[in-house]
Parts: sequence; structure tokens; C-alpha cells
Amino acid sequence: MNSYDHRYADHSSYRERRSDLAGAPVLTPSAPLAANPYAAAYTPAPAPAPAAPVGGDFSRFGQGGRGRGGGSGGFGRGGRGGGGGPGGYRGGGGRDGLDTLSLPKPDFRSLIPFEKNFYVECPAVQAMSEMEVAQYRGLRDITVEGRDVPKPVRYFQEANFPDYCMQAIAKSGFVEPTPIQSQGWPMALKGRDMIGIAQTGSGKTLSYLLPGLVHVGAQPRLEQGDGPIVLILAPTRELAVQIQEESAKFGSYSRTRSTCIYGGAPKGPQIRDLRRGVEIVIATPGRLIDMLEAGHTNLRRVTYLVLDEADRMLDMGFEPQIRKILAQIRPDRQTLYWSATWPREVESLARQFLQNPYKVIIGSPDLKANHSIHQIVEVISEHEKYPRLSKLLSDLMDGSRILIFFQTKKECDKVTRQLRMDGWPALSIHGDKAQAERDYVLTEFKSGKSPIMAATDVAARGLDVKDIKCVVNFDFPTTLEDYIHRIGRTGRAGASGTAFTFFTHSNAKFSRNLVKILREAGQVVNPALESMAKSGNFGGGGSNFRSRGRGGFGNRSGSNSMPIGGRRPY
DNA sequence: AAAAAAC
Repeated sequence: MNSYDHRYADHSSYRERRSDLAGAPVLTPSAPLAANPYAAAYTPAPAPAPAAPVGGDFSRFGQGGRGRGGGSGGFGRGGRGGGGGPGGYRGGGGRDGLDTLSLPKPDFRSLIPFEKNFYVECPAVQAMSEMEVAQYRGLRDITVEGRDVPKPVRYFQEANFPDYCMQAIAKSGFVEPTPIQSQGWPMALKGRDMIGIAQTGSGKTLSYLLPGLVHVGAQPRLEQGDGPIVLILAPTRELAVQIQEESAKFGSYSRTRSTCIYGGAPKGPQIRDLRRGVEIVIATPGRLIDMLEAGHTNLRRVTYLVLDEADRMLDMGFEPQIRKILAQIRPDRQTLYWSATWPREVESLARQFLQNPYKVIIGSPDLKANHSIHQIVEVISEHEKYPRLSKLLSDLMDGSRILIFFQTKKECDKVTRQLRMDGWPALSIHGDKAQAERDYVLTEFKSGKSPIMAATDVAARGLDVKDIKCVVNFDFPTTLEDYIHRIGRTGRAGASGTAFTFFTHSNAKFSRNLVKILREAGQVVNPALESMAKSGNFGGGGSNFRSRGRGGFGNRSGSNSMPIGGRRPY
């Protein structure tokens, strides 16, 4: 099984424009690398400083020793005041803020330099003219921002990956880098902070995972008592587990160990992994804080930090936990921010955690749905929803997977009970269920044994389940970002998918921007929805992401609109 | 106003 055969899931338009890709395998697990000039002629340059074990003092923190004088020059962080005197960390003390009660703030004053990824473009990439670069990016809808943006890599061989990455890639049978990978890899390999915006299912996980492995390879080995070097944070347990599965697979070639730290599962094995030492930790925030407070691990060696589904990680419920965790990590780390959506409401907040980041966006910078999804919006009333759902299921059910989203856990359970009474093979998943049940339900859904899954937004993001035939929004989500994420569970692997959305008058405030999303995706717009949008008889715009802003953190309070039509500059 | 995330 190859969980990456969805490579072009969100790039159909790109494929359409690439006539040279016509007939090429979207992604066959055993497909050879795309015909390219490197297949025979080029061997990757030696990996930058792979796993050079350095003297033991290098890996110890807080004792003021300067590690290897010469090395720090080459990998030094231009402009970042790390390793300086007191207050030498980013933001001069206010950066990561907060809670020092249960977790005392580490002493960052005398940090020893670490090895930043040190990427040099290979000669063929250097040789690309500005016009070729622009053309390459244009064809793939790649938009970049930042100072000294590296050129994209067109072939795996151009990324200067060490052998253990190339083996993993070859084994997976990928044909060529996805758009996010071709531009995200050189950025991440530069050792700089970055923001990567691309649909899940477009190769995002590997975009940060492989540079993470390279980063680990460049650091001194873990010693007794050391915590992880790479930390990846995710908003749900299931997503964290999914990332860890990839991490284990791709890390095995370099014997890089990884583990997943998340709630609802027994602590014993997690504690054992942490104490034994793992280079990569994938975690949900709560359990990680728990582990830190119990002293089972520490973040003193974390120098590569990934926030996946980052806009969700920075919303109100998560932000305090994220701040608490980030306060434990050295400020001169490399931070990578990834998501499929980039609401302007989190931008200023995100910028607090990022230093001079690169930015790469795949596709339109505006809120945009996967074009291979057929979107159908039905304007109905609350009491019509269940009968309509029954009818839909009768029409659609042929054993393939159907995912139904609800606003609340209670409603999710209630409708699931009703569906089962009516004889439908439905199971329900949400955050109040025991983890064992969540695991079971997801397994049954994935295997197709229970092809109908009712869910809250716990299943909205990142989950990669094959062949979901259609998504039903029984309730409209809270934000348009969530709408994009939810319907993105279908239409993967280049397959088509359908999203039905029940839209009531209480959702009117979303109508205008929803119409924009539908139009942008070339969908037929329901006249009832359109007239709602035109009447404009409602307050505000669509997204209320963080709209209950807590004040004081620079989120543009009052900015309650979600521009779609090209006026949101990235 | 809901969901997620620790015990």
C-alpha cells in the first residue's frame, strides 16, 4: 500500500495544462522515476554533513561551551540573535510568552549552535534562468515570497538529498516531486523558517518530513536524556498517528526513530519511547505537555519544529498550549508552518512564531476548493435535513464510503442512532468517544466494513482515507476554511468526489463567499443560494475565525470577512 | 457558539 498515490489529487488543472504528462501514471507505487536527465548521468552530491558525530560537549546545552568554532560560521543564523547575552532570543523575552509555572522557562542564553540545514542548489538548478524558473512555477501554480528564495527542484535528484532519502523516494515509486515538494524542499533545506500552503494530499507531509530527516542527520547523535530533535505538532490524534506512520516509513532508511505522543492511549509505551530516545516526535499538544511536566522528555534539543494544520493549531483553543510548548524550544530553531488554508486572521499571530520566513503557496492564494470535487449546495430547512439525508443515502449507497459532518457531537450521535435504526451501516466519531472507539470506527470506515461515518470536525482535516465517494455537510461548518477542509476528504487520488451541503437560512452569512468558492471551482450555483447571497440581508462576511479575538495578540479584530476575489495579498 | 486537545 502506498499512501501517497494521491499525488496530483489537487492539481488536476496543472495536469491538464501539462500535455507532456498526458497518459503518465498519476502515481503508481512501482512506477519508475520520470524520465529525466539525471537518471543515468547525475549522482546526487554528497549529503551536507550527514550525521557527523561531534564531541559530546556539542550536544549539551546551557553550559556555555561554544561548539566547534569553525562550524558555527557556516551554519550561523544570519541576523538572529541567538547565543547572545540575556534576552538574546527572538523577541527579547516576549516572543513565546507565557506559562512558566509548571514548566520553567529554559535558559536560552548560552545555547550552542546547531547544524542548520545547509542547502546548495545543484549546478543544473543554478543554471535555470529566471524565465525558466518563472515558467516552471507558473505551470504549477507555485507562488513564492521571501528573501533569497531558492529555485525549485524539478527532479528528486536535484534536491541534494542524501541516499537514505533517495532510497525512500525510490521505494515509494514517486515519479517526480509534487509542486509543494519541488519548492518546499529547497526552502526547508535552506534551514530557514517557512510557510507552506497546499492542499493536504498534495505531498505536504513529505515536504517537511524529508528535510527533517536531513536535519536530524546533520545533528550530533542523541545522548542519554536527550529529547527529540524534530517536533511535529498536529491538531488531532488521528492525524498525528497518520504522520507518524509516514515518518516511520521514511525514517527507516536512516534508522531515524520516531514516536507519536497523543492522549487517550496508554502512557507506558509512549514514556518508554521517549526515555529510550527518539529523533522525531509527532504529538498532539495536551499529552506532550503532560509528558514534559512529568519530566519524561524535554525539548532542549528541538531545532526543527513543524506545525501541521497550523491555522487550526493557532486558533483560540490551541493557542495557549502551543505557546506553552514553544516557550520550551530554543528560539533559534527552524520553524515550519504548514496548512491548506491561510486565513488572514492568523497571519499576524503566525508571524510571531516565524523569523524571516519563506512562503510558498500552491494554487490561488485565495480560499479555493479542490476542483475535482463536485459541489452541490441545497438550501433547505432544519427539519428537512434528515429526510433529505435518507434519500441521498438511498440514491448513493453502493457500498462506497460516505462521510457526514455535523456541527456538534450530540447531533452527530443522534443522527447516527437514527441512521442505524433505519438500517444504515453508520458509525460515529468525535472527541468525546474513547480513543479505542475512535480507532475502531476509523478502521472500520477505512476498510469499508462500515462505509458511513458520521463525524464532527475531528475528521475534517488532514485525514487521508481512500475512495471517499462523497461528503455530506449535514450542518454547515463554522468557517469557510473548515468547509474547504471537510470537502477535501473526497476527490483525492485524482479521483472525483461529490460534496453535498445542507444550507439553511441561519447560514446566510456564508452565502456570498460560498458562491465565490463555487464559481471559482466552476460549479453550478444553486439559484436559491445565489439569491440569498444577493439579498445580502445578513451581517458580516463569512469567516469568523478567531473573531472572538482575545485582544492583545494583534489579530485584526473586526476583520470578519473572507475575501475570495483576489484582494487578499499573500 | 462548536470542536479539538491531558489526567
